[in-house]
Amino acid sequence: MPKPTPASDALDSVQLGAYFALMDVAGLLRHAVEQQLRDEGDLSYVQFQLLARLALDSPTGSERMTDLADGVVYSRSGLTYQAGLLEKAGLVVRAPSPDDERSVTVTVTDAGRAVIARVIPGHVEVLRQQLFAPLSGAKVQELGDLLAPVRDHMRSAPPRSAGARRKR
Amino acid sequence: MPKPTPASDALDSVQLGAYFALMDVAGLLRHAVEQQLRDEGDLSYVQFQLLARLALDSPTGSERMTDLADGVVYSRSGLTYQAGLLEKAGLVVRAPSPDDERSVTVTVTDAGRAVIARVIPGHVEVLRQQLFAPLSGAKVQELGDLLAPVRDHMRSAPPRSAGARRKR
DNA sequence: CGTGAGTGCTTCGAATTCGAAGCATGATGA
DNA sequence: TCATCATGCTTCGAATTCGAAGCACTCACG
Repeated sequence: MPKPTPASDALDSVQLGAYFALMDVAGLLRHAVEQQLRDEGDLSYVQFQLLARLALDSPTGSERMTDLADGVVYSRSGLTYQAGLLEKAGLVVRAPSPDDERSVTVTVTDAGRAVIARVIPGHVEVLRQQLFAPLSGAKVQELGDLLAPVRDHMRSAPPRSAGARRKR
Repeated sequence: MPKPTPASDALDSVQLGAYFALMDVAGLLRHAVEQQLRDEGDLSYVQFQLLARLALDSPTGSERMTDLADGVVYSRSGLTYQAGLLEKAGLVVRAPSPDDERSVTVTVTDAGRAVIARVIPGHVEVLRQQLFAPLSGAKVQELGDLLAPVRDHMRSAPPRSAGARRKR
């Protein structure tokens, strides 16, 4: 007689619950955030991520296209498109990298920083109401501690869609 | 001298960490899952969600379009499109609801159930490797417990994009 | 030097997504 | 009963997304 549940066949209900809760929360949160960004800053979520990364995370305000794409979990062609929009709007500037003629360096402009600054308060407000309201401070901490290792694990594991070009 | 951080202005680093970790993990996981579904069953993530909901969660194998859209966090027009594809592929059937002539009832076919059954093992495998590998059983439980209330909170709070039609 | 493989970005076409507007059916209340 | 509002879904056009293919540049090695 086989064991009740051969650990490699089905997920138990706890796992399923965590999986669906995770995906649902992320989906709902993204919708909420997207709407606020659209209303207050005419930005898509991706554009916000890009600007925020450049304006807040990067000391120089610049990054290579590829690094941006990887950081934001996004296809390269999609990034080209969005960077084009941001450039047309005057929020970033693109220039060929000095040291490597192939790569393009994207840099936030002052206008870009201004947009981020304008949008942030409302963004934070949405997060508070939607994500943090039902969680105590300690639970927020727990959540971060739980998910950070998962992210690191996933980023190191290959299954990235835009991964290394396949050897032929 | 002002307080270190006026609680209504910025998020602390713990909150930011949790927020970004959540969104990153969900994004990465979705990519991984999407690829597996495409490879093994020619399904998009949304199509999988729809089929799974009908085949596994619904006693009758049927649901109204609107309930499906709400359950899956999806626009109504998008659902119409995807339901059309699934119907063309023979995985679901659409029929006007008996009691309310306006609404359409979607029902999985045997072929639909077969596809789900075929895809599930690989799906589970991806989840194991990507999401659950770095988490102990207890932590999976914690994660679910943390996120379930958040989901409920968000689902009840209005900011759904396809929310109630605005009063004029 | 040259050639070939590897990397970085863009262009292209196809598929998906959304919201607004439209159409049809149901519910409400004067 | 009939007008009016509400609800359920679809159609439409515009915007976004992706992967494949292409172009340009860099690096390694003979």
